[in-house]
Amino acid sequence: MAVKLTDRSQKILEAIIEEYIATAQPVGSKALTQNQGIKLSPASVRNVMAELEDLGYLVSPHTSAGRIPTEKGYRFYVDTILRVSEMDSRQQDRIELQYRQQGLQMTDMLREASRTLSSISHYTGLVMIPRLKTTIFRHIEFVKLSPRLILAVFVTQSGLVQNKLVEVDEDLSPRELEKITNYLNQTMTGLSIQDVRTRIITEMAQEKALYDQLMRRAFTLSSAALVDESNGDVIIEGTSRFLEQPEFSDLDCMKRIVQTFEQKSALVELLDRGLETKGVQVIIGSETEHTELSDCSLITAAYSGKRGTLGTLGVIGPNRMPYATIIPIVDYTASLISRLLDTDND
Amino acid sequence: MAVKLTDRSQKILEAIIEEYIATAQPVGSKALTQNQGIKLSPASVRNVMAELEDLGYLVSPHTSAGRIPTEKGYRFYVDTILRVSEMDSRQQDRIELQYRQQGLQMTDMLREASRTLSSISHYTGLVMIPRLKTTIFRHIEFVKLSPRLILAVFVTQSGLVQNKLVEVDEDLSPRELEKITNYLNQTMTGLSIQDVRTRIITEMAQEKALYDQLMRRAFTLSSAALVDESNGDVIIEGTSRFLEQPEFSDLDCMKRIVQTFEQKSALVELLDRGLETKGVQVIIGSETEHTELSDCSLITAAYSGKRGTLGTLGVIGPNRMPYATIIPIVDYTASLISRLLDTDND
DNA sequence: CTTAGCACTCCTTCTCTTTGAGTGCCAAAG
DNA sequence: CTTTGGCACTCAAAGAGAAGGAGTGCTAAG
Repeated sequence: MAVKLTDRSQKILEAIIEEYIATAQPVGSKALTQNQGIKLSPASVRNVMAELEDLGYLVSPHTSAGRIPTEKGYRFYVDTILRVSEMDSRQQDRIELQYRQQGLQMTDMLREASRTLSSISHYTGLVMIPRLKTTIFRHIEFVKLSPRLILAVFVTQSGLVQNKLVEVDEDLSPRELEKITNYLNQTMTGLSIQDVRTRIITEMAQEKALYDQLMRRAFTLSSAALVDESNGDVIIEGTSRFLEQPEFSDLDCMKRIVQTFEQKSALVELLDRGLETKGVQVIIGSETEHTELSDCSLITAAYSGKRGTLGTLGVIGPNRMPYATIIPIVDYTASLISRLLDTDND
Repeated sequence: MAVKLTDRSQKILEAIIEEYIATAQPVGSKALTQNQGIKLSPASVRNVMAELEDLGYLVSPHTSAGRIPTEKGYRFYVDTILRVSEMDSRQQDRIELQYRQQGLQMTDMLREASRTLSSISHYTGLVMIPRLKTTIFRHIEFVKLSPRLILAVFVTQSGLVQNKLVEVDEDLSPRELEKITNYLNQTMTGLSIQDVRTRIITEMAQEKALYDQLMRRAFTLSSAALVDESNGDVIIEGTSRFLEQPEFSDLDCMKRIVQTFEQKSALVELLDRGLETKGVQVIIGSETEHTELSDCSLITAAYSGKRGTLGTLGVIGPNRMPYATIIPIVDYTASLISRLLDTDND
């Protein structure tokens, strides 16, 4: 896919896309010439537009309407034309203030992030909660609720708290529990959950553990407590923003999208994609590979804690999104969250 | 508002409402006579309908349309005409099975309840999470995360787990923390959070506490941990169901409703109303006293744990809801949840 | 290469008409 | 006194043109 567009063609494509983003109406040649820095006649613009249509960057809904960008058009715009600016520093401060006032709980902060993303972008905010396995073990505590029922409370380095009820076969004395707790906290702190789990498995395989009943129990209990059944959860805020978009005025289409949101699995999959990428990622339309979301675009970025990536966050909206303003918002939010997770809870 | 409707009028009102619930179309006299057990001519039915309109139970959108029920009509229908049946026992079993397979965590169960309510009613499910203060203290645990930061984990009798980060002024040793934990668990178990809090206040007022530093710290810590900032949270499942209702095909109206859902406060208020009521409560249209919800009805019921009411759950949909089928669903779900909360976690 | 001109397309909007469901009322029948 | 058939009336919804207009592609001249 060669990039062989003349400067002028790019300018015009840019203008069309930006006009369409602003108005949601097909853009005609006349509108373009009147608007801005394009000093050409409508006829010349038409020639270029026809060319851009041949190349697949534009389509016209019908002969007597203007042109609208295709996915390929958006993609080219995002990849090649768009120069993202930094965010206004006053706005940065305003956002940061939002979080500073908040409490310290990580999930609350992530929820706030999703809400803020939605409210300043005017689209729908998404935040993926960190997967257990990618986080760092910090502390575990067992609370005996009844002879057979133990509550495991597990805290990650970044401050995520996870509760888990574990049913056990044998009645454990408070003393035993305490020993187990101490042992685990001493040996496992600082490891990633991934590592903790492999370690548990290897240690259990060694004979020594098999003979030490207490150890065996410790491992059984902790491995039960650390099973990551969350499977990725997403905080979605501002679903109602979707109802504001003219492209989703079709109720049926709208319904499918909202249902997809409710199931979350598609969103988890999409946010997962951004986990290993650095910087902001843009997924446009059918790139989502979910038919229900084929008219939606996502702008995502990964956020990280002390050690490595924790999750991703972003904004979802129609293809026709003001990428130029939202990309910096997502970018800034991700780095802000990372910073806050880094400094908190030492 | 005297109930002076003849038997025949009631029958006709019932038929109209049920027809309207089924079709979402204004009901005409002809449709009624053809349909069911009404053996009258259209003309007679018209007379009765005019009478019902005078009484305020029906309105017609315009002269040449049929009639639709007013809120007063629904109210009368629900209060006087409707005889709710028990739920099909096979369906009961099917529902119960859903929960049995689930894990033990209370919030998971409540989420499942909301989801199930939505999927079997085909409307939107609501479940209010228990307020802390109405629940019974069972166990508290403190985990020291850093010198100044303590994680309080707090378990209620019904199995609700609450985490709270508390910042403290003074560095507490693990030994002190343990003492505090033991003290609190011994003295407070079995009391309601409400009682625990008043107790803390009175004890702190007594001199003895003032001189015992440890005690003072225990009280400070626990009172910080037990502050109920949750302010009532609602689990909403199946928002997309609203998009299926023809009465909300107006996007603007739809948007307002979804926004109201997102804010949750209105729903909390409405669910709160059902806290002290026994059995199923029906709130119709403007009875919600929220203009955005003036075309919505709620069917709610309280659920309870070992000791007293914990919260409410229910279904929200358009006024035109099949009350006859949903009321038993809500009723059964509430009692099922109560039963499960009673037997679990002893 | 650019641009003015022009014929052509076809969506959108408006008005006007038609259609039909449903009503209210009256007078006759039960 | 209640019930019913008949009938004129109302009014939303649906359809059919007709007019308007935005936008295009093409051609030929600058």
